Amino acid sequence: MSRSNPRVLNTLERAGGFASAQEVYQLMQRAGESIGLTTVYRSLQSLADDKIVDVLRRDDGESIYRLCGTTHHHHLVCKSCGDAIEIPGGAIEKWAKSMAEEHGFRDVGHSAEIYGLCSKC
Amino acid sequence: MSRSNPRVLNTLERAGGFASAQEVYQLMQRAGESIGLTTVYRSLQSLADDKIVDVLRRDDGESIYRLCGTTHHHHLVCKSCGDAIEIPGGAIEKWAKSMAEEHGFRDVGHSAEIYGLCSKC
DNA sequence: ATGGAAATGAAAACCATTTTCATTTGTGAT
DNA sequence: ATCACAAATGAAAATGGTTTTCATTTCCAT
Repeated sequence: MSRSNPRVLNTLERAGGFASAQEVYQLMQRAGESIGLTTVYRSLQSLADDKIVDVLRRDDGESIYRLCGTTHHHHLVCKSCGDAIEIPGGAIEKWAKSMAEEHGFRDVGHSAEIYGLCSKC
Repeated sequence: MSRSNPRVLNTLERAGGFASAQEVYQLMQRAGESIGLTTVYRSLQSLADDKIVDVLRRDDGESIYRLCGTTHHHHLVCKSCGDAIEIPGGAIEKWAKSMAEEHGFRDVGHSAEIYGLCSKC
């Protein structure tokens, strides 16, 4: 039934947040695991079909995947050096919830990112 | 300055909602207007750069464009039908600002999106 | 061991988007 | 009007993430 390779799920867990198929593939390669890109795509899609992972699109068009129910954080990203700091969502959680309720949305999640120039750049 | 072909903006207006570059191109072809797909892409991108249109991604990966209001806002997007509602940022603005300050970031912007299932889906 | 189903992955196909570059069009100066 | 130069255009090629194909390998029940 499950067409998903357990090592893909495992890698996504280790990634700890959103990761694209290409990123998962590279993580596994670096970890010395032998797997094909095709299998990574198929596994992630299967996990998404089974509602085990969330799927979103990044602005550049890449699909990114995240385990459902993972407590998530957000990122403060430097536009120049690419450094990313994990930050708590704070008031966003409540904002997202109330906005969703107001418009009759259910089963909601959200993404948020702050970008700018870090102190070193 | 404006690299956008006015007929593209005009077509997007006539479309009355979201339309992809390919759709805008086809609309113009059917209307007997002579234009290249490249120019459609360039015009839409220019309009997006100038914040005249909103850009979102459909689930199939195509970018879709829509004329937007001038006020800063975020989106509540239906994962199923792709319907997108403009919503005010609320507490996010302050959150982004304080997080950035706390970590010494400057020249900051942010993106935020809520996704879920709308009442119709 | 044996046969069939499922999983795998390398390579090719797909397709929206971007880039290249030669050509056309617009504009301002003379 | 003519010339020169910049901007706009679009056909074709390149790009890159994703999907499909298909031959091969792995599993599993008999």
